Amino acid sequence: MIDPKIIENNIYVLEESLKKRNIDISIIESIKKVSKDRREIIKNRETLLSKKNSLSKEFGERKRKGIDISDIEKEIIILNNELEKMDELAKNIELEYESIMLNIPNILSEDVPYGRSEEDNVEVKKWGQPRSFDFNPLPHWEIGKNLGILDIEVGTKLTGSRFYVLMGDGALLERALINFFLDFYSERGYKEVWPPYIVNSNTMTGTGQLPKFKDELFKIEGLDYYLIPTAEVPVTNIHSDQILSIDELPKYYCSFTACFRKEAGSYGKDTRGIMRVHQFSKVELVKIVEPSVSEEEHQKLLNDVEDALKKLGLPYRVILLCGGDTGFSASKCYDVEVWIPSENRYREISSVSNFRDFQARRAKIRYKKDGKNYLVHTLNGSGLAIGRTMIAIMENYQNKDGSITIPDALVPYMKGKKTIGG
RNA sequence: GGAGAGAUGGCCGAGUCCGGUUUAUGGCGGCGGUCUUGAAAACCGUUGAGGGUUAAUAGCCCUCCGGGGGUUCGAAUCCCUCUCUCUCCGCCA
Repeated sequence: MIDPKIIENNIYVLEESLKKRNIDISIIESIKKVSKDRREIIKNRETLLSKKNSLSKEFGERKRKGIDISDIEKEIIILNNELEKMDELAKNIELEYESIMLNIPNILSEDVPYGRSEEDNVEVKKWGQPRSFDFNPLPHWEIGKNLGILDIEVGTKLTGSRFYVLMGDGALLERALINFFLDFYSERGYKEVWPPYIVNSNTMTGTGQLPKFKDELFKIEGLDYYLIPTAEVPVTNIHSDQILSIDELPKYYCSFTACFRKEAGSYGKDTRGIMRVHQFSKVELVKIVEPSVSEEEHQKLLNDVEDALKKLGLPYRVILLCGGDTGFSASKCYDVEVWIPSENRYREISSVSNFRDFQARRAKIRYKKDGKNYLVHTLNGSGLAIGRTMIAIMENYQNKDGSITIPDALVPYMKGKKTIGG
């Protein structure tokens, strides 16, 4: 949620940010009106409540002393009638206000570039040289099938489209990557967390998935429970409704979970292979920091993710997302893209975002400094999506004979195996 | 799944039977001070959150005793309901 004060004092900041996101700014007028009406109603209602409190008090005192109360009784009845109407008004405006506020995207950082779509994103960094093959490189689904480590047909049989099964060394590679990343980041000061994969709607609202993106979530039938689309949701919300002490900050977390996404609206996209699936593994990094250092922490977070990719020897580039492509909750977002030989281009493998106080305000995560409470800043980044890392390894490290070379950093995690197949 | 008990401010914990000087007792912890070369101890003071008004982190006002609803002039206290926690039994990895 954005700071309500922006609507009162700096509405042009919101207007500019919405323009940058290519969102229709005609909603600004209704936002202003509802916000103003709401304050007016609150003011009036509190005046009535205050009157009622003093009358009730006098009522009690008179009764105790045996003084006549009939006039005061009449007054209270009239007041209560007014209040009943006012309560109704207040309730309605509060609902309207809330639904508007929960659907306003975050204010974009000043340095987010203007632009409509992913074409307008800005490349900020490139690392590694895409390998040139002396044979025709295969896509990962063919490599995986040939080696008997990836079975998409069985996944589809067990569940439906966009599900898959890993077998043998494929399953081992998945496990190796999870352990490699968790070790890598916990050595850098991120505390390992194992959270629930199912959370309630309050938790989903805290990080911004609800109410706006309910169509992208799997909901448990008959319950207020949802499958998490990323570990960001449970891990960030560990501190919801808390006031942390200043010396608890910053907090760094790393967490492996399965992630579940409906991928509604992506029909026809990435239909082959396991690039886009309904269930995938991911190690997520979450930071909770003081506002003054969040930009610096964002860069460090990006740097940590890059280092993991470097360690695996996978060529990548970093792009800064333009306004039109930056997610709802993010103020600023870098995507890290890894080289995919079969597509002859870079594909997203991590998203590293600074949410500033947007999630903190929704989830009520605060810290105390000099006796006063402030909202924290939250950040997160994938470190990394396991399925897509596996694709990148299979394709970039494939050999002419159909085998896959295991990157050195992973060999200890693969029971010492240096190749799969071959 | 069955039976019972409970949920109060950072923590512990009174108040609930019998509704109204409770602006929620008290202790611990935190902060400030006195004393001390310094510290501890002791003593004194202070110490919840959110919102409205405001230049204001000053005052004043409103709301909050697990969530929601009800009774009442008035609810932490009475009634209904939901959620969660604990104890015992059953079942189970």
